[in-house]
Amino acid sequence: MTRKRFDEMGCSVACALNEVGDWWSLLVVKQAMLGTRRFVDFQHNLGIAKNILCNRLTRLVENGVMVRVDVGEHGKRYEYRLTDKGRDLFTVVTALRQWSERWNGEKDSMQLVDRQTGEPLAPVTVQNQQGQPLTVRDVRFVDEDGKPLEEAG
Amino acid sequence: MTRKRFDEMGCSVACALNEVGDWWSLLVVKQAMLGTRRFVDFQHNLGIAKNILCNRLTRLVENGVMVRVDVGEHGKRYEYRLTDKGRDLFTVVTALRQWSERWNGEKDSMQLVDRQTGEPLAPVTVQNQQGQPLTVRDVRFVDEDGKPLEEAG
DNA sequence: TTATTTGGTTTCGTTATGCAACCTTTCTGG
DNA sequence: CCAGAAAGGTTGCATAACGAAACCAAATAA
Repeated sequence: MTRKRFDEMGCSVACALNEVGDWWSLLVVKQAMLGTRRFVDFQHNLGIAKNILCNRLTRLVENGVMVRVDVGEHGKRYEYRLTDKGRDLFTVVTALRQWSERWNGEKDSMQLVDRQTGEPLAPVTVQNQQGQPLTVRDVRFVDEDGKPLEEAG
Repeated sequence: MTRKRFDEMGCSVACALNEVGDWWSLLVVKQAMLGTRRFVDFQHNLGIAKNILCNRLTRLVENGVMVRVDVGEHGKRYEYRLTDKGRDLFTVVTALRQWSERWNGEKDSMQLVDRQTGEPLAPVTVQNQQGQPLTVRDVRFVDEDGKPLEEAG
């Protein structure tokens, strides 16, 4: 009995979770955003078992989130770097971080600031075309024809 | 050997993943945002096994993401509803959905639109205080004293 | 030459997941 | 009243994923 495949559910969220929805993948991506590139550094910074890390990196590379670069120097042979697709997860990781800080308190000594101004970031929000923030109650779920979905069938 | 605990890593992202980082939790939350409230509806809409669903709902309630409400009518006895904390995951779910659509194409026939205007939502972005979008390269990671973190130790 | 670092793979025990069967309480139809 | 049926679970079992530690191969450093 293999794990349920999420990429065949006809749901974008499910499809995303199929790629980065396990316990470790987003943490590896987050660590890569902090600048980590080498296998051993991921291992030490995250405290992850080597076989699991190996598996995750391989899957992230397969899914186009990271690339494995051969750097033939000093016995460091490979680097794992984020692709554009991987860097684009910045929004997701930041939203997750802020959510956790709002509801569970700051667990990090680390802060993110605008490199230009040094100011902390604004909270990530869903916005309409005019830039006004929207909650889940301010949106409607419609099908391709614009008809509202009958909810919770 | 129990699963690695993420809430003791001193990382907000890890802490968030500890609550909603497994394969199913965010899908349950997303489904709740679509209006699903009853056990059987989650089961049918998600195609999840009953014991897993039971486990996930219990954990989501324990973590304050959902509440179990006793509605004593028609043999439907309970409803599972999002709390404010759960609704606040809208940003995360939407960012994840948009990321998947950008990089894997539309897997959903469903669209989200502004309830007021009927227009599709803007892409979720990380922004600075002035509302300008920032990529991961536009930010710096600093400790509590504002000193830049030496990356990838 | 020996030791060390890097990046793995293997082994093995534990945990999680998926499916099906069963259980209990509350309706509903006759 | 009695036989179903639905809601919301629980249990058992088989398979898959995970975690820790041991082992391994290539390259480098001492």
